[in-house]
Amino acid sequence: MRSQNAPSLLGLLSLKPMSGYDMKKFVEESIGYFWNESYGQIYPMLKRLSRQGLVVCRVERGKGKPDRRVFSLAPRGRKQLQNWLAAPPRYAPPRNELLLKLFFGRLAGRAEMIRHVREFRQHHAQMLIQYSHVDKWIWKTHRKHPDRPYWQMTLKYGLENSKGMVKWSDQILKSLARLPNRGKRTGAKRRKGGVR
Amino acid sequence: MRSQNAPSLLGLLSLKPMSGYDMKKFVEESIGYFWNESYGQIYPMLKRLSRQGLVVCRVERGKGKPDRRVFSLAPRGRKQLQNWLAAPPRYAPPRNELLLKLFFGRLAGRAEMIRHVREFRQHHAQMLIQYSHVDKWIWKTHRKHPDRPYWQMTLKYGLENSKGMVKWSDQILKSLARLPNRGKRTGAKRRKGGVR
DNA sequence: ATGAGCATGTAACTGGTTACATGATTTA
DNA sequence: TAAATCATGTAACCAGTTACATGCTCAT
Repeated sequence: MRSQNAPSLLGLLSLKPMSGYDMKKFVEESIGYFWNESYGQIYPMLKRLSRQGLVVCRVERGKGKPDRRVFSLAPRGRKQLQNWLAAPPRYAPPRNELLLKLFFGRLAGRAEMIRHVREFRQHHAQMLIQYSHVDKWIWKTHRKHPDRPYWQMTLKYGLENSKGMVKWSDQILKSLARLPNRGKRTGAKRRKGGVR
Repeated sequence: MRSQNAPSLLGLLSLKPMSGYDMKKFVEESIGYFWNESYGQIYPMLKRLSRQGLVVCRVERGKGKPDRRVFSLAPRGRKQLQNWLAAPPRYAPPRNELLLKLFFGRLAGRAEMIRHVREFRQHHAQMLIQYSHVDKWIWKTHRKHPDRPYWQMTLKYGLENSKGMVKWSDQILKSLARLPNRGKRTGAKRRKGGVR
């Protein structure tokens, strides 16, 4: 299966029939913390999946609103999805800008790094709260849904991750506090009077 | 600063003069757990940075070996790098295939998910060991290097992260063990005799 | 009236990988 | 003698984002 994002669309349709528009929204508000999709890929891919007979499309005439092209999973699509699910997941090549900045951090100065890490910490602290909300919400609204346990596993991932990240941030902020502002100056000449 | 990967190259040159080839190796064996570069970007970008006067190039005639074009950071490059370091890091849009598979996991069956998570756990357990080795090695070989603390902060990130991931894996494997093999069957008709 | 939401779609762009070409030298 | 290492580089490809066009309805 070429073109990376096909499986995610099939996956979404395995939950319920959706339009491209629905998919985008669903992704954003439920698995947005580990996945994303843009229209630029959704629509062309849906067309393609249709051609290949992996999904089927039915048009809902919109009264007043634009028409909706609602797709659902065809048997062949379901099989394809199952195959993909069983195949080992690939690691995305990692690219973490925060860490890159931190790695060369001395050059910018400690204060800048503190700012970055603080922001990072804040983000994950925020996420922690959100995760717990979502978890509660899932229990409430999908207690008996057979997919519920799987959904919560992914949630726990986010939780455990953010927990670790907050912990890390706290360690780092402590380390940074103990550091001289720019280590020993390398090559950079000391200026006369100015404070910059 | 356009073209994403320019800063990383400048960063590398802030440590010491390098050839494109050196950079690739350095990245692989030291910051590979959070960054990567391919020749397809390094070489064109170096040419460009030269043109812009951010780096300077000196050719080392190789006896027997091919020539080396060794680049070093020009003052303007250093300034540019510092600016970049001080700017807030951007989040990469997240895309985690393991989680995507897990989210739709029921469809493939519990056994498959267990396999995936086991592999994931193993990977991070492995990383944990590696991180501690690297940490020791840094202490030994760069005890007094002014960048050392920053390097170790990024290492700690990897460590904390992998720790969390192992913990998560263990939780998840327990949850999965408690799950029925495919939840309630949805739509799939029970076949007569076969075991598949 | 202004903007947000519904809904579909595409063209242009960007960032990045892969695979290859070259060719000498060292190692197994 | 086969393969890995050193070293530079490019062309073709791929995945993915952004920005835009269209146009109706509903709430503010």
